[in-house]
Amino acid sequence: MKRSPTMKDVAYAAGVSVMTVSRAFKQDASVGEKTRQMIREKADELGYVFDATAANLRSQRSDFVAVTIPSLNNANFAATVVALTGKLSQAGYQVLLGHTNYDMMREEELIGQFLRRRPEAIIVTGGRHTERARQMLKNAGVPVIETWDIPPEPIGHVVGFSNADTMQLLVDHLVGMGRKRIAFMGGDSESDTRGQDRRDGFLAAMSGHGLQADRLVGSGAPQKPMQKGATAMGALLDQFPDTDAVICVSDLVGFGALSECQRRGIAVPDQIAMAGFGAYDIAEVCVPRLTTIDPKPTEIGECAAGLVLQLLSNASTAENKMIAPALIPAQSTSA
Amino acid sequence: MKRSPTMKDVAYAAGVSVMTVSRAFKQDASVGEKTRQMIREKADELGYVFDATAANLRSQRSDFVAVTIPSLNNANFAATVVALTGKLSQAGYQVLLGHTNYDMMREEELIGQFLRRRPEAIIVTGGRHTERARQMLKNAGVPVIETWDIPPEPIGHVVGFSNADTMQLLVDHLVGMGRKRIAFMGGDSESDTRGQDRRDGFLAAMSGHGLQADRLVGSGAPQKPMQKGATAMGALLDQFPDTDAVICVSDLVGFGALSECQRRGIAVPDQIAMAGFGAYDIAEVCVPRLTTIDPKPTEIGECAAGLVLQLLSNASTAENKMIAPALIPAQSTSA
DNA sequence: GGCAAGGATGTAAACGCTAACATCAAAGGG
DNA sequence: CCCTTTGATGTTAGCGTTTACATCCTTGCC
Repeated sequence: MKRSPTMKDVAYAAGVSVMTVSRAFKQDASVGEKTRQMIREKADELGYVFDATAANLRSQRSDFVAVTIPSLNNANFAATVVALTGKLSQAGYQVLLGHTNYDMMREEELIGQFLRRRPEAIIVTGGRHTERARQMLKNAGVPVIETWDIPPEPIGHVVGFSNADTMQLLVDHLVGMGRKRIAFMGGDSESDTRGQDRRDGFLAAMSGHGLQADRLVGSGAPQKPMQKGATAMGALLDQFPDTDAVICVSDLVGFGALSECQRRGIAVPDQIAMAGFGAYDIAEVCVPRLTTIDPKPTEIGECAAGLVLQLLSNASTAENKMIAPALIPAQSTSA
Repeated sequence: MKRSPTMKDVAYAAGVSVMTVSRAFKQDASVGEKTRQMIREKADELGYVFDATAANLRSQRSDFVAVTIPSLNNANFAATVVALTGKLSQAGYQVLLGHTNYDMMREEELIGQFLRRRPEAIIVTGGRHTERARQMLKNAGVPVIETWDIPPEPIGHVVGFSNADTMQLLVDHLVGMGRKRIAFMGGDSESDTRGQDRRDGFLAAMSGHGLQADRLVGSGAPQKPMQKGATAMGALLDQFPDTDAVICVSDLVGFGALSECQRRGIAVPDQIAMAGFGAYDIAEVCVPRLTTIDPKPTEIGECAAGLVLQLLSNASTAENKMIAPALIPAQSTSA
């Protein structure tokens, strides 16, 4: 396998200096238009491929933005990443994406590996990290953005919302529909901190209405949420048969619960109202349609990308962005 | 913002040469255990972070493996990527992931950008690419693996299965259950080549059984498949009311179709049998459970990673891996 | 005790590119 | 007509690491 050609080879073939070749491959450089064309042609002939590694080393700019999310297979995180990638790649950055599988140790490891690539900014999901991870992020010397949460002690910038406060919307809605014996499903997994926050918010909102909030049922780790939701619904019905509403930690768990109701012949919403979280596609399609909260994942991604670009352009400071999730009421909680 | 410390700084602080520091950060290098400890300590004190860019340039090894998938938000591609990432990161490689949004032009662009990072292997999804993309992959000088398909003209190695042939399993199953007026939903989108292959396979399988296969209904581009499935089911029922079975291009489309049946009071499977593709979680949870095909996405990822590691270790050639998808029969096609 | 073998460390150069500065020709202004 | 300005190109050095080789000090063996 022959060594791939370098700028030197292109320069020789084009009869110019290496520097001119370098300029021919930049956007704004001052090169004669004719020369540039000619160099590009020669480069194509030789099969030259620009070496970003060498360029990065010399210019001390990697054009990388590191992003970590808990799970690849999640429509919400995916939407955030899609928005991020779109906006950042337009600005010439490349996203270095990694998934932690909801594991803070894996996140720490991933951040360590990413830092070796000298990213120009780091976007992480959530506000809870290992102590070492926090240190690494703090010392990274580049903008750090925590998303999807309002961390108690932000490391750098934040684009997110309070998962806890948002539950107020759902509880208010259900109480407004006359429901009182409301259960919460999920939020028991150590690894899903957003789920925990939602459960905490549920407890607070219930207490605000003077309602008892002891109908809590776990749905386990965030993997296979639909299956877990179905199982959990069984447990809930066995334990608290007179429940008249269920708020689920996510739409996926909610759909599992919904299908278990269907299997058992329990009418939703007549007998039990059901609500989810996340505005996943399934909430819009299932029967009955699922009341949910839209956390605006695309907006999170766009705002985070905007913040990064702002912080990387003018060194001036930039504002955190608060996201305002919206209630989407549907059949599953009506009447 | 102060410049981040380099090996030189660590070397000075530790009273050794840069080379010794370099060796202290490698696994197998010959450094005194005491010296290594000491250097590591000094490095931590200084907040030294290894610079992979410089290392890559000098050693001409990037430790990157580039991977492109059509969509981030797809449980099957995600599972493949998770398997890939797991196996490759254990071997010390970092995955450079990009999504094409089912757009071959975007794929071409992405491959071009990835190549600048000098990945040591490239794994793409599917066997259809733009001519320029094919050229880039061929000339990349590194292993290329096409997954999820059996390309008519493979560029390098292949880990996949025939989407067309796999449809035989579903058609045989439905015919075995006594269904004859079988429709196919989806496969009309230019951008979803696997969907097209599945529809072609459906036509071939039907013809093999001597059955008419004119009940075709499109479900459009692969975005929002559930919603599209619901709409398409409406169209199908209007156009071919006497249909007794539907094979959907994916479980997600299938679930949309299923929910539309539920809305319209059409009994599945009594009146119409329904089958999907992909073995998504939802197929296992919905009511009735959806008959589907398991394309073994994790196996695809593991085999692809295995192939990459094999090709990168000993320069010997390695075998393509054929995946054998499996039928998972369920209620939606029984009786 | 001498000498080979091997482990630990050091020195110099290079990976492929770009920042910074220098050079040169053509153009423009008084 | 000379001097400044501008645009196009070249020269040099260096980004932070590792390769390749050299050196030195042990260690073990006859």
